[in-house]
Amino acid sequence: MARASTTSDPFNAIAEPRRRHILEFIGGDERSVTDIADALELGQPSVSKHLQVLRDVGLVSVRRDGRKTMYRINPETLRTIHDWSGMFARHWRGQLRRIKAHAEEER
Amino acid sequence: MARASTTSDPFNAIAEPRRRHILEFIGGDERSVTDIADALELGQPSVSKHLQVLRDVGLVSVRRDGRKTMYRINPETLRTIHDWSGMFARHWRGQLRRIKAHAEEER
DNA sequence: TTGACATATTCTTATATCGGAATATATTAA
DNA sequence: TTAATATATTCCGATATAAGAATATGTCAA
Repeated sequence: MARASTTSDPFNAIAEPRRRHILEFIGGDERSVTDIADALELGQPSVSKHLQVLRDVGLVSVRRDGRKTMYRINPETLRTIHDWSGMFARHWRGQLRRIKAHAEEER
Repeated sequence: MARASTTSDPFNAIAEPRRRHILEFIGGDERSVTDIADALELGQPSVSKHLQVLRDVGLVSVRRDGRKTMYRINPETLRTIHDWSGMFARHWRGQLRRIKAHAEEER
């Protein structure tokens, strides 16, 4: 059997380096397909397809603006990845410090 | 061209759900191949292969113990993923709160 | 309406992967 | 040494991708 479909979850979606670059480029802004293709020196069809994948897993949201299609990051979905990798945080920080930090965050 | 090799970086490695499950199961402990295969109900060869991928990208470290091969998580590598996804943190928390938290962490 | 611009989709080709079976390689115990 | 245990590796078939070219679709401007 082959690997799970790339469109099925955010972890698969960010496995592709160009898709991470696209997310990095978009950052906190709103960008069109052409903006991205120009900046990252990728073909337009390629960018469109990557954006479609990112959209399918909820990593970006879309807004039509005339002829342009503007993409924006959906932070909530990225947070799931951050949270997952954060589960291991206590193994790289001291346990005590972690608990303390958590307690402070609750306040 | 096909996607980049799965063994090339941690992002690719954790794209596979079973590999995430393996990491979750190992957690802060040290586990043998059989431990993992039994717990996650996977075939031994399958587990060995997944562990090899995780090892190639530095997500786990190995220690031979008699007939057993014990695996342990390498938190540093997981941290790179946490840090990457954390770059977008300021988009889901308020910018100010982020800066404040960061400043506090410096102390 | 027609032309130009912006994006999406389809098709093809080359590769990457996964799981499972079978087999090979260690390492300990008798 | 030989058997048993624990892992790793190889080979296979089925599927998933990714890029690029060509084409389709959508939208505005004249």
